[in-house]
Amino acid sequence: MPEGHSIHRIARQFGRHFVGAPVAASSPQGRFAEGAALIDGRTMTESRAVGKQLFLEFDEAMWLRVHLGIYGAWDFAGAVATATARTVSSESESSSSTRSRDHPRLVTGRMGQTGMRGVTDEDAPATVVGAHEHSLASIGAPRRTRLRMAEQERESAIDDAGLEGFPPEPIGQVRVRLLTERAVADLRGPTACEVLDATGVQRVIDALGPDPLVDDLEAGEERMLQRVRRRRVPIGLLLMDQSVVSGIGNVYRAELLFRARLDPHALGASLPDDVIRGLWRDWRHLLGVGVDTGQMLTMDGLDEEARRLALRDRADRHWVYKREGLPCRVCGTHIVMETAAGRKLYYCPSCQG
DNA sequence: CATCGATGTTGAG
DNA sequence: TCAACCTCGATGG
Repeated sequence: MPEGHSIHRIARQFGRHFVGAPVAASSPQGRFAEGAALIDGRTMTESRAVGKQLFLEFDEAMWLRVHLGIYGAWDFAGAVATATARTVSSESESSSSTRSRDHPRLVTGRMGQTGMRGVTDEDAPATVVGAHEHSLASIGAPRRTRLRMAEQERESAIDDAGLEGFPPEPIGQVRVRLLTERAVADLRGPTACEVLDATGVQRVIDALGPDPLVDDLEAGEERMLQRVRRRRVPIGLLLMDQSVVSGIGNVYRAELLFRARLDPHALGASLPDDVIRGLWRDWRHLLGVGVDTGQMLTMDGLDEEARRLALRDRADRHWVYKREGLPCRVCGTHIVMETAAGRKLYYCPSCQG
């Protein structure tokens, strides 16, 4: 259930802990045995995210393309820093700890899938557990059952424990395991997982709309503008169309439209250029915050009290997403949910009328 | 224990 | 338009 921000964070994890290292690749589940054999033993040379697509390059221009789809997730373990990054600037009130960001720790963490549980993936601070245990630092959606935070930090335990008990046994259906001496990444439930050459990668990227963290901001804005302005398709659908703009999913779609006070049914062709440009810029902003914090923080701008109350329950932390029947935070009108192209679309019929 | 649904995408009809 | 893909936590009995 990852949207663009999660994939960029995953790409960063690979960049930090796998790129430059020889990787043992396997498919514990067996369903990707052939592809894993192609990768096995090669050194990872690059890690990139474009929209919701992840591209990992190995020696000799061999690329692994992964799309997590709706179920997919990466679990990291070993000497993997859990940290939040500082690539994108924002005033985000990151709840993630920055204390763990500089030094790799013995942890496990999940990136990608999310659940409605109280604890969300990416924002859980990493903690260090004993030699034979691992703590979870998730990004995406950690499995509650596997989330066992240490009661207290034990810095020294890292060195003492080393990587004893590493690597952990694969749990559940692991399509691909990428293993270095110090870190391991398990992929489960992807909608796409394939080995491509550089041409194949370019073909995929060419079909994608601009990504604010990949494309030049001005050029990306123009590209999105061109792809929206002539379409007689509701903007609510265009924002989800990865060939129009990359990385937006169902949550960001609903929230971006509310933040713009825009009717999801308005046709792309009916929108003033400024409105379309505004959507691109707000997406850039939200994506940056999301990558920085690992959370989909879409309610900046709320006054402090309202924000505190809203953020208390993590299941109800948005303007409109999943708030069907609840009063609009701005005008009190009941939030509406309707199905569009098989996905649930939430909006305020008054604010976004 | 069975069933549902989820921050996605593809492809059949 | 809708099922299929694929995984697993939440939900309900």
